Amino acid sequence: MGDGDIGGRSKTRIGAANVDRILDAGLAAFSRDGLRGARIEEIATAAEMSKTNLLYYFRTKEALYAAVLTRTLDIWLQPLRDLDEAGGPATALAAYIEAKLDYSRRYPEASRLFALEIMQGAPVLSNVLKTDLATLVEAKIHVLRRWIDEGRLRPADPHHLIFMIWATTQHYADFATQIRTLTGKDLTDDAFFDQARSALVETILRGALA
Amino acid sequence: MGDGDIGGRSKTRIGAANVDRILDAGLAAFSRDGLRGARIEEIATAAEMSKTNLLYYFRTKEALYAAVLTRTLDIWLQPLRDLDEAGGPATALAAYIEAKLDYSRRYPEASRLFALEIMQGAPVLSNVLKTDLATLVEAKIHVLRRWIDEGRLRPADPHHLIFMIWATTQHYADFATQIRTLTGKDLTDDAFFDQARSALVETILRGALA
DNA sequence: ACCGGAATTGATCAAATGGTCAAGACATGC
DNA sequence: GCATGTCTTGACCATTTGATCAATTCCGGT
Repeated sequence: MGDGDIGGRSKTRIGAANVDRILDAGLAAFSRDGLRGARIEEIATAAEMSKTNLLYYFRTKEALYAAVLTRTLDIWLQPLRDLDEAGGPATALAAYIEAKLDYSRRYPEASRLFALEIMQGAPVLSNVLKTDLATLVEAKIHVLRRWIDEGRLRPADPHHLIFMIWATTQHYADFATQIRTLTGKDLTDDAFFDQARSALVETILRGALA
Repeated sequence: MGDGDIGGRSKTRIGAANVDRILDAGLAAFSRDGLRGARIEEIATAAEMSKTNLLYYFRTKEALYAAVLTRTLDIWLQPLRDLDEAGGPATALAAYIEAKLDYSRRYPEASRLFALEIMQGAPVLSNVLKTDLATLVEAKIHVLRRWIDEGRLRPADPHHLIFMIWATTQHYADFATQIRTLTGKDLTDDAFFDQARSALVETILRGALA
């Protein structure tokens, strides 16, 4: 049962390094093909080791998949955790949008992995969503509601504002292929990133602030 | 090579009916598991026929996948085609947002299928994106630019406005699991649909109109 | 009733795939 | 230098999966 620790084994440096390479390769593979579509041997090859050796560190494909998701979960939640009510709605929302867009630029594979997992019905993350994410979102919703009561945000269920920020920022990572086809650019282009950032921040702030 | 016609065979009513059932089952499977993850036998079972019989209508899994994508492509593009410049930006954008959100409600599987295809790098749709979609988007971008020049829309690359509408509306279909976890509802709930619709329309219009 | 093409099926196959196992290489502390 | 536990590998296995084929049934027109 419980495979709590990431990469069950790995007592040595070399072992830890291998686990890292496996998780990186696993992220690339799972974010491309999903859980069912990804192939263990491909991941092993990408991690420059034999399939048998990979299976020494992770006994099953599911265990590896769960480990990859677990490793990227914290970093995925971080921007929302950082949403700070101190500076008021304009500052906080702008910072949140920028942080999420920056996440899409820096970790596009992680973004796609989460998207795939959710689209498959979140078989692995279901519990975490119901606890950690739900709790966190509830807390932030509370802040947004207060801003609404204070007349600083337009009245509307704050859930939709959060969904809007998630959707728009993650779109640049998840649909990068489509965006590249239509604009010839992606977030790795600094000018394009700035363009997207200011378009999102300005539009959403104008739309959401009272 | 070219399997132009959907469901190669099917000269009779019974054949056409079978092809329909296969395409429906294929949409469900591919939108859940992607091209690699989906299993022919599952699709056949869902379509209430033997695997062999399914392969009589579609010779390979890829041919079936392409057929499913092709069938849903038109309906996916329709809202954008319908974007009408006649009534001015406010009317046109509001109608477009509503049409796209309605699409997410009525065809969530189709939305997820396209999302998966794009996230996998659009192996099948790549050409269609570069031609049909690119042409259509270019035409609509032209309209948006004129509105900007006329001072009716805020100045910004219209691409980001289109992406924002795509992202936010499709999010309700593609991430329905997450939304259900956090709100307990989805677009099949009429009140929730209306809530989402008005939140999106109002926020985006306020944000984008001059 | 019958004929020809469409539809359907069960048997079968080769390749791919997740996973096991036993044996050996390697590193490291004593 | 040796003992112990970590790491690595190649051979092997059972199952799954996409696909083929020959044979049979079904259906519609005449």
